[in-house]
Amino acid sequence: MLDVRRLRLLREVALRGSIAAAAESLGFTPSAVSQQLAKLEVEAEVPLLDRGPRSVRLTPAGWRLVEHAEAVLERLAEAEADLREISGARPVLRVGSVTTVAVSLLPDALGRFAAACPDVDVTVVEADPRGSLARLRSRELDLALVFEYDGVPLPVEPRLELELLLEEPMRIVLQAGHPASARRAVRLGDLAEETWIRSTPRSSCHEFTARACRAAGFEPRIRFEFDDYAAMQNLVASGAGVAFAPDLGLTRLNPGVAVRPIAFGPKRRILAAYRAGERGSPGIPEMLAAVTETIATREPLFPARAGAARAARP
Amino acid sequence: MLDVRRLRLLREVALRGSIAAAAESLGFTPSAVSQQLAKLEVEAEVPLLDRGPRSVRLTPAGWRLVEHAEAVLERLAEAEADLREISGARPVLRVGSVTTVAVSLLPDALGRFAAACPDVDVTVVEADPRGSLARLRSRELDLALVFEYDGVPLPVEPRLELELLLEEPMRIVLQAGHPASARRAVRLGDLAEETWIRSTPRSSCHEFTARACRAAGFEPRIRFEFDDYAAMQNLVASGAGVAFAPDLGLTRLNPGVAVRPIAFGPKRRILAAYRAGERGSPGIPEMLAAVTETIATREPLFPARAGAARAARP
DNA sequence: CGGGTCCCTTCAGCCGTGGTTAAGCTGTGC
DNA sequence: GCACAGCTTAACCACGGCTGAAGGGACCCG
Repeated sequence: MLDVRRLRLLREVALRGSIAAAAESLGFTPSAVSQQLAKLEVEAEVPLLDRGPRSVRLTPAGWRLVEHAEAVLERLAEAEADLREISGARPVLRVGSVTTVAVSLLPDALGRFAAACPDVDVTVVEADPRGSLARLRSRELDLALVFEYDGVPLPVEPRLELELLLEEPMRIVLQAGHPASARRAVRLGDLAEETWIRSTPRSSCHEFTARACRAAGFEPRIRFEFDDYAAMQNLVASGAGVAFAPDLGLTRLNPGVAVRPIAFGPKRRILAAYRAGERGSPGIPEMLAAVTETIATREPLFPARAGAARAARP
Repeated sequence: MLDVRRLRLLREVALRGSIAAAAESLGFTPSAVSQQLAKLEVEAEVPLLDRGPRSVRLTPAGWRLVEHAEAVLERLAEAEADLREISGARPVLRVGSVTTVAVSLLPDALGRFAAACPDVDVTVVEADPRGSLARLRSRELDLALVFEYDGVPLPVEPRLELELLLEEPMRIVLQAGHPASARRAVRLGDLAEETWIRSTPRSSCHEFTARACRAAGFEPRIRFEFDDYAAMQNLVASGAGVAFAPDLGLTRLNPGVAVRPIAFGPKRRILAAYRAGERGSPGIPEMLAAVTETIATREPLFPARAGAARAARP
């Protein structure tokens, strides 16, 4: 009998694209994953991986097996859900969330949720969109909070439904006093000669910076890659470069930076995902309502009109 | 994640009705099975077994979980089949067979099969009808050779198809020189005062002896339980009692016994089972043809008419 | 009513599997 | 050419699972 834990490793490698990433995601060392996959290949009696010294790719047989693995894992998760229900334990809503949402919106939303729906336990795991959606499909999660950047579409996942929660324009983060910060909104073209900071290849928005700049007509000079927005702001404050950032990534502003809107600039969207037909599952409507309320009541970084914003707090 | 090996144990317990039987069937000690099931119950957080000191029964939650287990195991077996096919290895036909067929018909049939279909490897495991059919459904087997006794119907298995291979009348095995052996065919009613030998409760035909005798109007006095036909014949030869037996169980006749047909007596049927729609899978038509040919060419124990039998070998 | 049996469980101990860390190997990028 | 990144291999270690023996409660029998 094929070992399901090994199938899970294979599936994770397929999802992440490398043994190291899969190991990291599952909490193992690459060595362990490599060894287990080797054993899986022996069991399978077919090569499952094309191994380069610096990369692995799945063979067709490997992909085929991943499909089976997904089915098995999904049924297993279904059994667990069934068991939880039977056991009469408090229902649990398992949420996967991208980091920005987890740090900006979720604390408040969780409070609202706890008040609105006290009989459902919530668990939250930080996960990138790809991982969240895959785990959603395989029933390891019930709800995913993901983002999608202009020009970097989300992978289409069958049997999942997406719901737009928020569309936020991307901002430019500049060193305080930067000439471009004099204008109320910057034009991307004015930053063609800057040095840029973007996120690492681990992140789903890695590609965004280059695409947005190309769309504005120039190839960005990228010198730094950081996923942490605080680290990025420190770098900007020190004059190392400029960077894109969404509002939700700028909850703690470094005083050494200036944030400006982009004229006709790109946007990103925050979306909720759930399995098709489960929009009404325990906790999901309440959690979506809680997040939506949080979004509605938060302070805008750049009020639509200064007058209107002032009028809002008398 | 639920442990699939434990699910397999649970499923086997459900199938066999006891931990001891499940352990035996899977090649473990009862102790191991008991411990693993205890852990499974901890994982599940629901009682899965109603434990008496002398028995276990599944709880509703247990049965529910078994359904999931079957689905998981089936998908896993499907994955394995897929891999075998991809690997380009010789296709393999996995046959489950009841003992009598395995010892009487299969040796010859396997020879015919090897000649007719040399590119398919065959594996045979001895298994009772219940086990065979369950493993067939979960794709651990491809073909099952089972029996069904009058009055002891086979469990109905969804998604399986049955095909009658042979209907054979049951015989009576008597001590040589027994008064009833004077007649060409015995009547069951004449044996109402005999001591009977039947198979053990492990066997699927355990119930048959009592039911057949009751149908003939008497309650049999059962004193011995043996599954092995040679052991049973020894017992009969020593005068311990009488027993039912099918022709296929009497390939090696003990000279101390006499075998007689039963007037208007019960029958048993040999059937082949395969998954619905897989009648044409590699090796299945050939194997069924091989068994059918073997049946057609074997020596009948009691020729329909003595004259016809003699005419057959000039 | 008491001994025997059967089945399940518990306990103690061993072994194997699977994990870790560390070192080795090999293409890629600067 | 060197450093780096990622996969593999080797050696070590710990935990988990299996075994065997002992214990305990129903059911059967005499």
